[in-house]
Amino acid sequence: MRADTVAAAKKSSRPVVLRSTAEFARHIGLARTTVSRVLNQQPGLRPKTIERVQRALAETGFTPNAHAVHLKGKRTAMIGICMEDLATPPAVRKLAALQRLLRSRGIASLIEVYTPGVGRDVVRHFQSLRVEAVVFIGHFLRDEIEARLTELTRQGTPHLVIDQFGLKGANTVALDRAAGMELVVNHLLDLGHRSFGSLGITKGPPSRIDRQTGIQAALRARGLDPAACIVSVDHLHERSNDFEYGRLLAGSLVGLAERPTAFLGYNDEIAIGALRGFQEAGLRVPRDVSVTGFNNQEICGMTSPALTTVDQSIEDTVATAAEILLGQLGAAPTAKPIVRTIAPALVVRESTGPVRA
Amino acid sequence: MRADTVAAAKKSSRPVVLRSTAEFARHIGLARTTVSRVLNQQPGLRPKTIERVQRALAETGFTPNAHAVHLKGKRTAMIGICMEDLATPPAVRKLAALQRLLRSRGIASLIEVYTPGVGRDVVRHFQSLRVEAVVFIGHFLRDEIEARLTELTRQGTPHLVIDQFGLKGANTVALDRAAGMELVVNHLLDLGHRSFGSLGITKGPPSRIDRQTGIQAALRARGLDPAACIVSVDHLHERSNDFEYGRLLAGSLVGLAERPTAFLGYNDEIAIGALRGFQEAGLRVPRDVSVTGFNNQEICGMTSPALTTVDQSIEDTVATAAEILLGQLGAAPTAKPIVRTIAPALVVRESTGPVRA
DNA sequence: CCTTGCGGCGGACACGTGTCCGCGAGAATC
DNA sequence: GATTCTCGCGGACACGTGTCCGCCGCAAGG
Repeated sequence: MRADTVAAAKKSSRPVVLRSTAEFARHIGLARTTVSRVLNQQPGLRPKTIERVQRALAETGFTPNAHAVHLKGKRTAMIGICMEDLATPPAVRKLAALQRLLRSRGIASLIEVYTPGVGRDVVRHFQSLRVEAVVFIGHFLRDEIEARLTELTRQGTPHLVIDQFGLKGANTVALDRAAGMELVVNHLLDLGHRSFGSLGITKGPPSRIDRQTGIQAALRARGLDPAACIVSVDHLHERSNDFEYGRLLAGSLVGLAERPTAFLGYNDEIAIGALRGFQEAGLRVPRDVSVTGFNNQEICGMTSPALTTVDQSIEDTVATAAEILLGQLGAAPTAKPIVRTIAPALVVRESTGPVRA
Repeated sequence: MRADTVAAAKKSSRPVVLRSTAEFARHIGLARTTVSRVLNQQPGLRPKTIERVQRALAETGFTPNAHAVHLKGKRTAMIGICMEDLATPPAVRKLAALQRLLRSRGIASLIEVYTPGVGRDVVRHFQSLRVEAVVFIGHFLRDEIEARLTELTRQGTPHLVIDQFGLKGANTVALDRAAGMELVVNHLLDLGHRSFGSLGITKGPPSRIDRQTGIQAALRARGLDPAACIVSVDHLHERSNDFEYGRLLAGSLVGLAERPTAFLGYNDEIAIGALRGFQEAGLRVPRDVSVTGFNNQEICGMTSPALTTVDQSIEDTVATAAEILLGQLGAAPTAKPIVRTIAPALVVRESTGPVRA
């Protein structure tokens, strides 16, 4: 009987699909329990038997059902990652680095984009899969995200928010964006600039507020009035965070009666778009105007002129995030939320220069 | 008794973690089967009871264990996606689009980076989770990937390869890269160019071979000898696909005795890097040399000069991919592999111009 | 030949769920 | 008040696995 099944399987070029340890064991003529022992490295088996099972495992490609295994109490070794989107390069870089780090620890990543509205379903799905933690990367609607965090905490699932600062009760790792903008503004002040144009930094969500805070702090520290020296036409064009928005803004800023001498970009894309916009209008950077970005993406070194910007230190962020996450996995839930701040660094290139006399 | 547990839970600010339908049912004073019926929308229940369960569901955040559910035979509604890396923007865009499309069909995406060597484990893990299909995005080692596909087929798991063309027995969706390069070369030939410089297209893996095929076809069609009119110094610098490699190449190409008049970029990054490199050397684009990219990333419209490149039509690719995938899910395995080719489009901008007389 | 021990067999249970089915309490109907 | 109907209860089974445990065939040692 057993010999028959083996022979039959070997003859047919398309062997039977094996979907359970029982089927697999029958296929190779052993008991289910014996196979299970090999899979779980239990002692008391002949080396010959172990090797026999393992070869068959490799040949057939059989894999034990993870769902059943987890049901028996083994850890799922999965975490859920909620992304604001997959279109923001720095966020994707964080995702990539985090995924790699967790992978090396044997943890798989379930990745979903958290769209406002269906976000609840996404987190519920993670919960139902009994992930060991949920990570949020990016910026989300405050109320919505806090509701998700409450749900997670109630079910005892650890969480971590990367990038978004100031959420109540949230474990957080975020760049100190205010400090980043302080660096930028101080650099420009040192170059003699006293009037600044906004490239998408006014009003809006926390990621912009943080930047404003930094700008204002830097100006006040030198005795300047933020309201008086910042100009914004951000509202003139439909808001987005891409190149084109920056280009349009530059177009609108060029003709201003009291045109600022330096322009502060919300991110590198907008700044690069503005670079193009200013050049299209016949201005030269940094001779006529200075422009700064934020994030220090690779492209910043390749534009003409190369872009002065703020580096995020993604490695630090992700390393810190992983440390927090791994620390939470086995342990009991922490009472106080863990909050870590990452220090930014100014990268001076060619797009900023002294004010022309 | 039952009233007690409810009251106790309501009193303590940290309610008990509910990890099974049984616990949840006890918590709200109902039978497990009743809760199960609500969850699975079975008839024969009073609206009042249904509402009572659903409110408790929302309040406690309880979620039935997906592993147990799948074990009972319900579909997992998950697919596995293997990425070559998360650093190639067009690949990430495909990932994002595909993930979104599948999400809207109720299918979750498990995403892993397939590093050569540990790739086997990744696919095995997908298999053990009984994903409904496995997708590969990017270019992989031929032998390794074909081994993975064989394993998948043997276990009856549908697959799809996006981007990599010509794998034996593989369901494939890929851009016709050869056709893309033909468009580029024809465009340059029309502008009078007869000598071409390689920016990272010589030798190497399939993604480069495809491009070479297209270039050679275009040249031969006009009676030119590819070997005679293509110059390459690709080997002079350590290979990578980023801006810096392009910049270095340009630096080495500038001083050539018989410097070509047009340069063909493997991708946009290398082309943009070359743009910068040529400009640093004092050349003007496109007056002195023409440069082309590949992929049509957003940045191409913002460089100075804006980059002539080939558009991938990612929407087409992903739509086709989703169509194939969704078609495979319920159905029986197809005998013949499905192969679809996506047509590229030339996008002419400012980085290409007529040869100077 | 009998004893001993090794190593594989196979039955049993639990994990959390969906589903079926018989039961019974309470309400509605006559 | 007796009958019928409604609807929730709770026992049972199966899904695939890990683990425990008693059993037994077989070979080695006395």
